[in-house]
Amino acid sequence: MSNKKPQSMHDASDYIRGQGSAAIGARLRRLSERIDRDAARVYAEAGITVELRWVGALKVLSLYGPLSVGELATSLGISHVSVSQTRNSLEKAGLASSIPDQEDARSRKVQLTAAGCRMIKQLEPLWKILEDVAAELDEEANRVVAALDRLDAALDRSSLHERVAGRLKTGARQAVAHKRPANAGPAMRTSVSRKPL
Amino acid sequence: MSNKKPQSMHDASDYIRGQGSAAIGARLRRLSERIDRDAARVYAEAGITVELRWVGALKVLSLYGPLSVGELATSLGISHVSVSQTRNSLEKAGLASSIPDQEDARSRKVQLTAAGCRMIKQLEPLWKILEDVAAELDEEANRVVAALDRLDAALDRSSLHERVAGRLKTGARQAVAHKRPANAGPAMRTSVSRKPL
DNA sequence: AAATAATATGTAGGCACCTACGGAAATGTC
DNA sequence: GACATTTCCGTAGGTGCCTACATATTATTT
Repeated sequence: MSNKKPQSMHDASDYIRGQGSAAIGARLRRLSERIDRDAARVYAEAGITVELRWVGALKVLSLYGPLSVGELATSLGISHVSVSQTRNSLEKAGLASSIPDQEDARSRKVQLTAAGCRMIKQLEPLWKILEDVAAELDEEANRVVAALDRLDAALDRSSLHERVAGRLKTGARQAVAHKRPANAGPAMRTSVSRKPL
Repeated sequence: MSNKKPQSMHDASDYIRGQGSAAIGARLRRLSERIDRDAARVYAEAGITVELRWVGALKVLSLYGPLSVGELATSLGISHVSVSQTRNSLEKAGLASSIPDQEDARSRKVQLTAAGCRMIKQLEPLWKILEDVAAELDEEANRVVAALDRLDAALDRSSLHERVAGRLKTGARQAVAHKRPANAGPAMRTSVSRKPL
């Protein structure tokens, strides 16, 4: 194994940070969690007890009224299982309730309770501020959201898995033959340093 | 509560997707998990048993040799607790071992085992392919990584929490006075639809 | 009408990260 | 040297998502 230990860990930090696109999965995750932490802190300091996963569900239910687990999952972009778990959590908190769907016995309609509606009233001013800040960040980052849209579209066209599979199918020899810059790094899920040394 | 139920859920899906910057936290998370799922699938189909969280650690250890938990945490941009958990997982798998640091009795140095080094040899061709694909995606998304860098820099300058706190400090009246477009949406952690209806 | 396939949602367990806390060792201050 | 503070890493518990599997209901096919 290579043992070219840097004289200080500053090089390791910079090196990993230099992975660029190779660490995109980890980059996305770190940012996501960074923002989540801050958002959670905002809610906590506002004295509002809210799980972050509630926010999307609360908003969609307040906009559209009772929805099934599947409908919530679709509009939130997560699995029905996650919605089911969120539903349970919301119900335990008294913010939502669910009733059987009269048109389909397999389905349950999730709806806000009065307490849920009151919490939303409480949250709305904070949401306005958060969304103002988000727009500010997007502008400072020179349209990061548009970039995310483009990445989503690229993955819609052809997933990471499909792209890799295509390369493997054309032969390992061809893949090896690709010339990479000397600073080529690890795979998608490599981490990127966020803590200065 | 508003009960303007769309005639079909197609509107709800599009509406949430239209949150733009307001749902950036959730956007980042969805993409992150989307890429992770694909990466995991790639490894699985290659017949390599690897937890995604191992990848960064494996690479850094192979590049720099034994590192302490704290050093790994810094270079991977995650907490020492996560590293500790990953270390345990790696050790259970026989890919890493840890020894006391002779210069600091509080510290443990994590190092690759022979089996760990062999696994890395196995992984390297796949990593090359994954990083080629990542570069392709970055190009198709017109420099999404640069955009993520810019967002990181913006948050480094002033965190989400700080920005919100600043607005709250200047007064709730001022915050309420902000004019928002009619399609103003929920806070950062709102979800975005990824599943077509 | 009966058989088969698809759909809706729940349960169980897992992944990858986190905060809070705690004990031991190292470092800093007086 | 004594004491205070900081650092290192582990434990415990939690968050928010997932896959695999299962059961009941509905839709489609035979």
